[in-house]
Amino acid sequence: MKLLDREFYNRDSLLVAQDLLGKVLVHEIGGQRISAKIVETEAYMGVEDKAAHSYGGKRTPRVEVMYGGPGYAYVFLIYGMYNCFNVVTREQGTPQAVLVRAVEPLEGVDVMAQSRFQLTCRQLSKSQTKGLTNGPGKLCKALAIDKRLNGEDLCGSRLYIEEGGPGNFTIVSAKRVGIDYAEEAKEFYWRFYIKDNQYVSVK
DNA sequence: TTGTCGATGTTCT
DNA sequence: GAACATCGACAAC
Repeated sequence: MKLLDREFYNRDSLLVAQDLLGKVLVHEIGGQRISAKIVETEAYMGVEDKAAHSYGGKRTPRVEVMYGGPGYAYVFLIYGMYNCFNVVTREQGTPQAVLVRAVEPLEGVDVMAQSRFQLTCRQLSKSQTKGLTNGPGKLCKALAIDKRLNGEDLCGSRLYIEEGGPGNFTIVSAKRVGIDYAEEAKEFYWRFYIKDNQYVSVK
């Protein structure tokens, strides 16, 4: 399967966020492939976006990776408990990113079930299966993504994104989630998801 | 089914 | 000391 190259990420987050839908996020751990289809994303447009960590050109140790160039992972801890996984976009010095909000499990589902609930895939209840990866904190737990992967090169061989199948779907755009502090920016339709996919976090 | 609420710890002021 | 790109428990209906 074809790996997304550096140039794919070297564009505005609004484009990358939409193009990432249907693509496959892969984490290789000890030779085991854990993979999932991306079904929901949010664009963070950097310096001009009041919801972005890099708003106004803010530059702190945490957000430094967003300034480093396209195709790297930006992973941060939120609410003291959950990690969020982002893809850095745009050229070096322009700090944009795309938050991956939800994915649909493909390979290594037993590993995901173990990480989230200490159960095998077969033992999951219906609601546990549905809730396995339908949120930014949940998918990080399921795919074993944490702060150690902050700055990881997505054009490498450990954590990467590849072309999905030919899948046919409709993209829905909606307001972003959990950014009530962002004044007018919270009204922007910068969240994108695959219509009718059951793993989308908020319809 | 909907809602409200608190956990938890890093980061920045 | 405050804020935070979330989640799950639990109550009320």
